[in-house]
Amino acid sequence: MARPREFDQDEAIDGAINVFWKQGYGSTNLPDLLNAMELSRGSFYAAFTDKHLAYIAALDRYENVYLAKLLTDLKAQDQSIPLAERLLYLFNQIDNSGPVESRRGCFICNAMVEFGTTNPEIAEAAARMSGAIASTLQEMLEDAGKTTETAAAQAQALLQLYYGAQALSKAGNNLSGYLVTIKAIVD
Amino acid sequence: MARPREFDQDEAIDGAINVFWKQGYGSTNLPDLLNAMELSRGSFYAAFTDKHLAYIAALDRYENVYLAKLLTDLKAQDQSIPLAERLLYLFNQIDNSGPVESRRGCFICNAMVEFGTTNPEIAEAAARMSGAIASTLQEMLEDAGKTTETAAAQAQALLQLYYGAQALSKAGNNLSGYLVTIKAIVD
DNA sequence: TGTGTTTTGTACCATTTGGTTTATAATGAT
DNA sequence: ATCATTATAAACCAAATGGTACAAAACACA
Repeated sequence: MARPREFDQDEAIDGAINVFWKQGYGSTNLPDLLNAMELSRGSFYAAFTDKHLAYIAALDRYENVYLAKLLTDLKAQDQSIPLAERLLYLFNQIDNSGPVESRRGCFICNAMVEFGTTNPEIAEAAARMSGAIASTLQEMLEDAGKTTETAAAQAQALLQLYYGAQALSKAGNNLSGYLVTIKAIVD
Repeated sequence: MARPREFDQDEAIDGAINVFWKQGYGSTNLPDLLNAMELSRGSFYAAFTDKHLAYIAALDRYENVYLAKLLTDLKAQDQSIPLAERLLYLFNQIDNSGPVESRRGCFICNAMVEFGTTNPEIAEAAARMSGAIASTLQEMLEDAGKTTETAAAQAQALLQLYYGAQALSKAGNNLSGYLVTIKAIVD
């Protein structure tokens, strides 16, 4: 009974994820965003209300699609692979190859640093996602025989190590040798 | 023979460091900046040319004053204190107390994440400062008997851990238990 | 006291910002 | 084919942005 939209909501949000990831929220202006989402202004505001809610939608989709897949894959690895090497899977998300100009860091870490605690909704989303990563790591460690307390502490340490590596990588540092540190933390 | 300036250059830059640290570069507008520097527009542009160069000046002063002092103090600790506890001094820079709204993270890490590699001058300054921290840690580790290679790798791991902890802390996470992880890495 | 020079504060400006309005086009149901 | 409804695209808007111009003020030196 009405004209159907020409764009796919999820594809548009994927576009938003990409620009926000690369440029951050504040440095992405509307033309940038519309271009990345392949949307006109009218369609954008009709579907997403405003820039801020588009960012929330991007965070949301990142959590439920991309992060969910990452954590599933992280956990679903063959148990015959040594623990430390399975944990390394997380750190392999860090893109140290390719030109430094194309590095965008970690979407969650970028959000944490850009917004801090200024926006409760964003801070909560970031905390929830950090918690999800930590929980997955903790489960893997517990499955490998660690106590709950030890696993929780080591998972937190690995998460910190991961975010720090992402930040350094984004700024152009070329990192390596994660495995040695992982082993030091979990052994 | 001419009117003397009413402000102190370093005090003004200190003000710039504070706002930029708390709000980031992009989220700090000129009124914010002038207010923090206690400068009028005229004085600001006469002394610092523009906002970008004011940020560079802030980075520069941070490196040569604040970071320099931190690294000096870090290294000058009583050698009778166990190594891991001396390394903990760095992590005690992370402000986990106080209201989450006032957390500003790490100035260097904030710059790395906000700018990535988009600005070579800033990326170089950040890399130089990260390198200075890592070098100091490495020296401490070498002085404790580690080989150059081991010390370098462990210093890098500690740096990553530190930046990640700062990012998490800034977003409101309450962290603890650094010492256990430090020991795991350096023992 | 007067003069030259620099700082300071304010008014001003062009551009860019996120966001709204409106006219047109496209569709499904009758 | 017509109509009701919705999507699209572009023109438009007010506010905020970083930056400049300029007049007034404050000093040092003669």
